[in-house]
Amino acid sequence: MTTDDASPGPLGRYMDVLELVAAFPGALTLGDVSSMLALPKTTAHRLLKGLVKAGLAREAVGGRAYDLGERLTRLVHATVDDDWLATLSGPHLRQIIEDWGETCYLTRLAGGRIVVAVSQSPDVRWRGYVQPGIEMPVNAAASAKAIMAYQDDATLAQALAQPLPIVTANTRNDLAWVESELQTVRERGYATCIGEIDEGLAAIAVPVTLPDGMVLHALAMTGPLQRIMNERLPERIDALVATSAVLSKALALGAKIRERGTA
Amino acid sequence: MTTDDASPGPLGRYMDVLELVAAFPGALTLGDVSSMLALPKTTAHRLLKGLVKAGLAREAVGGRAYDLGERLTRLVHATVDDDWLATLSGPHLRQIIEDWGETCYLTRLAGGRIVVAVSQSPDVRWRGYVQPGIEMPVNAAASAKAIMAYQDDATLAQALAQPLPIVTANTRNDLAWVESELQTVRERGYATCIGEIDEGLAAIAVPVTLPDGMVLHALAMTGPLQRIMNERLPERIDALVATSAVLSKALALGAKIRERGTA
DNA sequence: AATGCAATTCCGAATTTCGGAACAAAAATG
DNA sequence: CATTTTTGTTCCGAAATTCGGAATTGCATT
Repeated sequence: MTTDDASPGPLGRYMDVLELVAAFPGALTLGDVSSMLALPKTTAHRLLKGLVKAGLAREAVGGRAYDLGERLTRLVHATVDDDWLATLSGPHLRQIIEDWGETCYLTRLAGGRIVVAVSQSPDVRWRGYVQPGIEMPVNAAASAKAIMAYQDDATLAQALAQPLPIVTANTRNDLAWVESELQTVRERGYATCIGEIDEGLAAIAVPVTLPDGMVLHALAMTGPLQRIMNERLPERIDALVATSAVLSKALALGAKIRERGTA
Repeated sequence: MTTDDASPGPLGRYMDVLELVAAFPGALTLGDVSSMLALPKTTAHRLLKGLVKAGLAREAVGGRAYDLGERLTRLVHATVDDDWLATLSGPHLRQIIEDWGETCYLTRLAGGRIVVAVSQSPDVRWRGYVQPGIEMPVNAAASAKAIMAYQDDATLAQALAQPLPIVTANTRNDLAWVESELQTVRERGYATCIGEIDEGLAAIAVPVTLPDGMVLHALAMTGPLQRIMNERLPERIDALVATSAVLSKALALGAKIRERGTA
């Protein structure tokens, strides 16, 4: 039994400091950390230096402040967000934004979870921005449904074995419902998320079927419910499907080139 | 003397493990770590769990392996968002939880209404969790009273002009009573909510007085009535007051740094 | 120079980590 | 299905580290 041990653990305070550095990159001094976290200057100093030595933070150019370390970005890069994927799909995503003015993103199956790989938003300040790297719940997100609908039983079972979160009043997490939802996706070719993650926000997604028939990615568009699900929905779906087909070839090629490179 | 101190620092071994996890995401077991780094199983176990607790790693879906945690990617992609309020107050709220084991949250005055800005719960049982963004009724919530007690007449009049909801048998919405309640807050320095929002649930709250004397935030603790209002109430208040003082400085500082940030 | 503020070093007390050994839980095997 | 083997977890005393107050150094500004 996993105890309800809520203790922050040995890294807790390091993480607090790191969060702070991430929140004010390049502008946070030792004194600031000390004040904000109510730590003695000595302690703040030690924690900060520890982070620097670990490569998670580094001293900013001016010298009197800190920002995130090289190692941190490298670690993330190593797995989640393959650069070439972003490079490849970026132009296509941007085209959709150009045409439709909505946030859109590409998700991918990684280790039994669905994570956002590339994301583009029409306006930088729009709060519906989808952060690359975050995980999408299998029972709610359109992009997750679009991928999961085309997995074999083993993969699906594994994904559904984890606890499925309830996020809004519209979220469902009973297996029967999820299965039927996936069946619907298979029948009509696209997935939806209607206020199941954010009240008032909707998303639509189509699978990206690779040339060999596998589905490892989904292409999604999100925005306010009324706007996304209006009478132009069929057009939107068509646009996503068309782009998905292009991406399919591009991704397959990219993977092949990449393999050849590292071999 | 650019101390080329090559000592790995306190985080060194944690980082070694993290690198390994990043190299084989979703496929690295405890035993692997132990073997590869030549660490005793016990030590590998402790390090791994420490990373998990810090959110840098997590157990993979299958359960018998580890991969990178979401917090990592979130840190890297932390745009200059406005969740610096959460970043700043998070550790302090968590400290209260650690000490008292009750849900606590920070509310804020926004457009004449009181809304929940940051919320932390002792564990992930969803009951008792306070959703950020929801509004707190001025005539019932402790956190709302704590803020409203220190507003000028115009702001107060505006807030009391809206319809004041009756939610439980204990809710009062006559203006005279609300005024007297606010007077009480001013006299003793804290506000209460005794079953006025949920039958059997109570909350206590103190204002966060910014260095310039303004009150825009309140710090609150909530839980079962019997537990919150028991003989240790004075201690709880003291804890909230102390944290409130710290938050006051931290919030002011945060605003200042943010200004200087991208300049 | 002189002053004020931020960053750093020093160091004893206190807490934590450390890892061997025992224990529990799964897989693998017969 | 019983047994063995492997893998993950808990316990606990010894050892090492962190902790943070006080004093010191470094760096701007006047």
